[in-house]
Amino acid sequence: MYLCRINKIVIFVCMNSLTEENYLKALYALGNEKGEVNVNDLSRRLEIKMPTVTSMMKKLAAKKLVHYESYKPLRLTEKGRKEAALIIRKHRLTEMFLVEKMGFGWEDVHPIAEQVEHIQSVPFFEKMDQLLGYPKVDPHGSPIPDRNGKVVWKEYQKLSECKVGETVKLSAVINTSEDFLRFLNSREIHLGLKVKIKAIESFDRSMKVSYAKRSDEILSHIVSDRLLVEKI
Amino acid sequence: MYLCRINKIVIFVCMNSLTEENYLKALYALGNEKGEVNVNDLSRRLEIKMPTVTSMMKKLAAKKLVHYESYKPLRLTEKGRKEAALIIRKHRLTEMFLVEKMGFGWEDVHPIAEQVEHIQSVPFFEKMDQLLGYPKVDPHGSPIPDRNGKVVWKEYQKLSECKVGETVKLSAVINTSEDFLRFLNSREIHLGLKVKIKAIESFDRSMKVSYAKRSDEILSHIVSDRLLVEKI
DNA sequence: GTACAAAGTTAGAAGAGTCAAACAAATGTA
DNA sequence: TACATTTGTTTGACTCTTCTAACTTTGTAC
Ligand SMILES: [Mn+2]
Ligand SMILES: [Mn+2]
Ligand SMILES: [Mn+2]
Ligand SMILES: [Mn+2]
Repeated sequence: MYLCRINKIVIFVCMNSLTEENYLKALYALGNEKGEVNVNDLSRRLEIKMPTVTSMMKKLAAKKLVHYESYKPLRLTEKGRKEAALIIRKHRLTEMFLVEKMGFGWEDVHPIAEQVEHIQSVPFFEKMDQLLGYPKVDPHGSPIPDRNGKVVWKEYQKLSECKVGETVKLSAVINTSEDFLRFLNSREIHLGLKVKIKAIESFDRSMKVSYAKRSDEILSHIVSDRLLVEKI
Repeated sequence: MYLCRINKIVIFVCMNSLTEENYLKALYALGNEKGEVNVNDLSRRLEIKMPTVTSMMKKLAAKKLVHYESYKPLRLTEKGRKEAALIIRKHRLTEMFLVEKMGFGWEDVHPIAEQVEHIQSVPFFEKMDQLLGYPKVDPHGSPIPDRNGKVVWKEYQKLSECKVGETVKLSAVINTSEDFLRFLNSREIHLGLKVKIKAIESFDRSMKVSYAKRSDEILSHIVSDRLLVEKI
């Protein structure tokens, strides 16, 4: 909470700290991943011990960002959800900027965006957005929340759930670990790719697919289950 | 101080905190501006009270970044000077990137760079440097330290010290306050501009100059004393 | 329905960074 | 040289974020 003087008008501005921002973001992400979020989940995700998480939840509750009741699951308030979404907006715009305008690979941008997302500057991110042509998704296919924190999730399907004979477009990846993305790079798999499913091995659910100049590539179920596609 | 594991090799990495980085940078800048730096100078520059500065100096001395003796002027060690220069390198590369690649005005970039300079990512700043074509100076004409923290100051002269009849090239601004830069914008004065000195009023040392499509512009001594030029 | 394990909270402590109050050294002036 | 002012340090306190240890609640297995 600090004083901000603009032309003799004094307003109280309450910026969340970098630490608070990371809790909000984790809370938001876990909520999307598994519905109910417990102190324990958050503790494991942030690699911060449970007592610390409990005390931060009380603090965020005092700031009306979290609904907190002892021994109950954690829930973001509307305000908390919006603030989290706006940080994620900055994260994803940054990742897009790093890939599209600076030439980074999609496997390298996350750790940088994890830091840049905390920069406090409206024009900085507005400019990124504008230079990128107001993108709807980040380099991994995740939606970029709008200026009001609204998110539109397109209805994707897992590649693993598609049937033999279908041709689909790769639209997003579920797992964004550096290792997985490097694996996809090694197979020349990238977003927008058109993939034809030629066969499914019922024994291990591995898929024979063809795309671009590659025919008869084998993708394990582990892989096809992490790829989101659209019918075309 | 934290552990960094790279392929089973464990190394101790000691990153300076954002706070420590800001002290180092201020120490470096004040040293260039006025030679000897006292606790008081640093305290005023950072808007942090003297006792806090004293204790931080002891901490930085323990990290071998500052030579500290009670009641003596503060001096950066070679290590401290290098670390400071590398932060300033990141600051100035960022300002250049914001102006050249993102379309910001030179008057708007400082507060953003003040935050971005603390990002920990070698490839991020390497990429900026590369995309900018390895610039030697920032948007205000200040030199960008090299990867080793070496700085080359070109020999500039104040416009206020030039003589009637000379034609010079504007190469840097001493004061980089938003107000001053906006003033220069309003007169269409920017780096690289060729300026001819047509007359100097001995009474108030104001200068009559001409440049671009403007002839007989009057620049007060306050202004001409803040502009650095090269003979051409 | 008790007993145990897992999850969650409370209490107490620590380091980082900050401050105000009080004290001490250095410096400038009469 | 003596006094006043400025500069610098010490001390103790406070907030923020984190931890460990000890305790409590909840849910599950028998
Ligand atoms: Mn990411
Ligand atoms: Mn982050
Ligand atoms: Mn600057
Ligand atoms: Mn800074």
